[in-house]
Amino acid sequence: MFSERIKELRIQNQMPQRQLAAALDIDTATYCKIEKGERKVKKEQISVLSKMFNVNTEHLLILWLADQVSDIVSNDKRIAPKALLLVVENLKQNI
Amino acid sequence: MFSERIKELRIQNQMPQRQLAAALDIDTATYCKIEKGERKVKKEQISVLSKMFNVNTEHLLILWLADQVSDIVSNDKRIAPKALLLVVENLKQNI
DNA sequence: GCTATATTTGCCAAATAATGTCAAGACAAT
DNA sequence: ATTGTCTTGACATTATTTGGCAAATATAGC
Repeated sequence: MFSERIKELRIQNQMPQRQLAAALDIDTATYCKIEKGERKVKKEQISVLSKMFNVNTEHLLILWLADQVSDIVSNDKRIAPKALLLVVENLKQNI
Repeated sequence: MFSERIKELRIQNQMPQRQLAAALDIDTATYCKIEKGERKVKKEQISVLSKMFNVNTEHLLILWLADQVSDIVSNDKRIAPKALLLVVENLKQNI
């Protein structure tokens, strides 16, 4: 989700990975892995990327969160929806 | 969620923490922390607990998953629902 | 009160996971 | 073939998690 999206955005903007790696202050190898989903960006780095691509930070943050959640539930696809809806319900309460 | 539930179950069954700690092969202090939500049980241990309490493993697993997910989204309550529903949608596709 | 048992807490060491870099390889495009 | 870009794997470093121990605090039962 997140990784596919930032790759998409990077291509659209015709930027080399090197440029984004520099913006994030990491090695190009690391950035490459981020784009492949083998590494996660830190939350703080999301806003940097959104600036580089000139998109809404929230948009990327949602994808980022979704990835984290997917990682957790991916081994329990069958019951995952129940757990997720449970969390959604809980969020409604605790606001 | 998970922690409250197993405490509930333990009280209902009138078991001391010591007994469950033994079943899980961990220190009572550690078990105490699990019940307080300061530690997570391993996935494998969930089935042990469900046997001890004589409840459906799936029931506990759902609560356990929900906890993991909550941990991740708790700092982004406002946008969390969007991320969670996105994951649910994705799960529907990939089966 | 006193004793025994149960639960909780803080701190430490070991285990595990996450992160980043380097060096080398693959892949285009020219 | 050379240049620039992207990818991969091994490795070191760092952060996080985990469990145990010991001490502290509760909770009963007498």
